[in-house]
Amino acid sequence: MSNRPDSQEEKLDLAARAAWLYYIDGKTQDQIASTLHISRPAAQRLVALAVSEKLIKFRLDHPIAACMNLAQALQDRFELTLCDVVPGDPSQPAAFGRIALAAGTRLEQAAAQAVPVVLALGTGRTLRAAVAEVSPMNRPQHKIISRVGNMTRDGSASAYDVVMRLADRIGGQRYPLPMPVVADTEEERALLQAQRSFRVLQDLAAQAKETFVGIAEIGWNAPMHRDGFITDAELTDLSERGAVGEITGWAFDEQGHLLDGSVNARVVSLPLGQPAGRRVVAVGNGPAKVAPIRAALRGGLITGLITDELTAQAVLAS
Amino acid sequence: MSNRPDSQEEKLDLAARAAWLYYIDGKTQDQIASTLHISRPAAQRLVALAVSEKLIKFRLDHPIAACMNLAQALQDRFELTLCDVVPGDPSQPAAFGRIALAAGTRLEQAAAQAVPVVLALGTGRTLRAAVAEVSPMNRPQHKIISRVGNMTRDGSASAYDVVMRLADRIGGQRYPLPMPVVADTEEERALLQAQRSFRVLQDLAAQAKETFVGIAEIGWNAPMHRDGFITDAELTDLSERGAVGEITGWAFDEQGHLLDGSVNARVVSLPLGQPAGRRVVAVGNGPAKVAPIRAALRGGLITGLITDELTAQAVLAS
DNA sequence: TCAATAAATGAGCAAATGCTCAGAAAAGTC
DNA sequence: GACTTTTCTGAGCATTTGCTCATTTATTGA
Repeated sequence: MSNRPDSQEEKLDLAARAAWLYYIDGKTQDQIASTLHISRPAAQRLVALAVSEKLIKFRLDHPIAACMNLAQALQDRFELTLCDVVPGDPSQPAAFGRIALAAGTRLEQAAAQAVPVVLALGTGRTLRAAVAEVSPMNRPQHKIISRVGNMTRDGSASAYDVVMRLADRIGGQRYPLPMPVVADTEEERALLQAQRSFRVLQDLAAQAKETFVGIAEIGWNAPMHRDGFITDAELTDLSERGAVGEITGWAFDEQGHLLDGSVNARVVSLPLGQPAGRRVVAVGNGPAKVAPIRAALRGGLITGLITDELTAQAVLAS
Repeated sequence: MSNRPDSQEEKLDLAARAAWLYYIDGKTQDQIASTLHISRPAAQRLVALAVSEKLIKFRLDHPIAACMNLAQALQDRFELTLCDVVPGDPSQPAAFGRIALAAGTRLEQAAAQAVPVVLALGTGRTLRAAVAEVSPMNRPQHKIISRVGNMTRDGSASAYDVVMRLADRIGGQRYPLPMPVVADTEEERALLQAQRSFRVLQDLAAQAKETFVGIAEIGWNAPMHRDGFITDAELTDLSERGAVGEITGWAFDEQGHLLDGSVNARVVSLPLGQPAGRRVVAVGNGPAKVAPIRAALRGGLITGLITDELTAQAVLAS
């Protein structure tokens, strides 16, 4: 058979045939080889060629598909080690329940291990809901620590502390941080951080392979402000200095850089920086979280993200 | 994690994720298993589920795709052992060259074998073109036989005899049938068929695993008539008896049943019926061939078909 | 025409995949 | 609540697949 000029085209024809037989007809490469009167490796090469030349396309007919694409895009762009994107329900834009379920699943997986692990947690409404999704189990070997204080300055406890709730479910050892989120003065912070209970947490945090934190915006009625951790004046100051979001109390700007001074100088929480191999997963969704998430990703403050489709889209559309 | 009512949906979600990771992201099932925190067999089942539930679709972006579908439909519907459908070029409806190439490829494959084979051939323009596509080779062990005479009643030889041409190319032993296609009388046929050369062909034909034949319509200016194998009167008679097509001279009706009597009583060609395991491949395309091909398929006169896209479509649209 | 280079080929092997089967968990039944 | 039936699960194995490498086969340039 003479085929000088269009040998390339003939090859693609054959590749298309092979791919059809393989993917659509479900034949094995051996069968294809004998059908097309070629060797088995040749059939394998043709199928591979059809895939690499995009002659054969894979299409996933499922809402998950878009989410998977977004998750991968986020993972690639920001070098994340974990990224879950849950489908955004058009009828209920804030897919709060699904986010919580996804985060709960990850928490559960982390807790399911037999070897003792240290789980570090932030606070917040989303994390609390996530913890509620974790199936009860018995893992007394685990340690559950809080990266952030759970008290307002007036001494009342935050309703969103999650350490105790998670420990209730999985039976681990409890290490809450019974301190205010923000101290009144830098001296008070130094005093608090010098306490034994804080030092213990600091040591444990160094062993934590996984951290789950909420992420929030900085603004009027944002969690930090609404829950009384910062005053109106402090909020104004943060905003003027360019703060767009906070994680466990640490405020950061658009580029994901932690602010020097201001409230950050008095935040009692454990430091944010993660040594290599530690994973910090932020959980959150909604229009208000877009800017904070984008900033945290930019600055490398987090290495994992659990969010919903709409939020993921908005974060990527920068 | 509680999931009583929508466990089915969750499973499909997971299957979709697994399929995405497998087909779109190119991960192995092992990687998927660890990503989704399930066992490797579970990942395999999920991928299989996504395929069987049609969550993941394979689409072949190539003209060949439609042809493969048609070929499979024909093969399924008529229990063919071979079916090639070549792309129909819209700008040149009668894809004669491609048909010839496809048939030539099959001929070449049949001839490429080292073990001696007997190849039985019909006649016709299409087959002649197919033979022209066969690469020269040296296979003196093969026997190439004609199933049909190559002479008109006035003694001139048909221009479309293909045995000699194929033998020229592949170097096989030649067994033409130097007789008229249709004898003048039944007695003459008996006489011709009693000759040694005919008996030899008959014996060889019984060994032929593969037969390639043309297929034609019955009508004014159809090959049988145009080339002078049958008279105007015989043509009229065949038409009146419901003949719609012929293979190696044997006329058959719409249902693919060979006509009793009429010209068939004087056809000298080797009988058409194939013992099991013998393959009779018809080669042909074009609007005129649609009815004959459909009939031959219905009646099981052929077990293989090489045609083009448009013809295949028309044949199936019955 | 011949050698030099590049491309294609198939054998053989390691990895990945599909599948069977026995046991475990879940669901239904009394 | 105990039992039966059904479904689910993962270990182990046979098949299939991807890939490397030595060899053959085209192609090019002198």
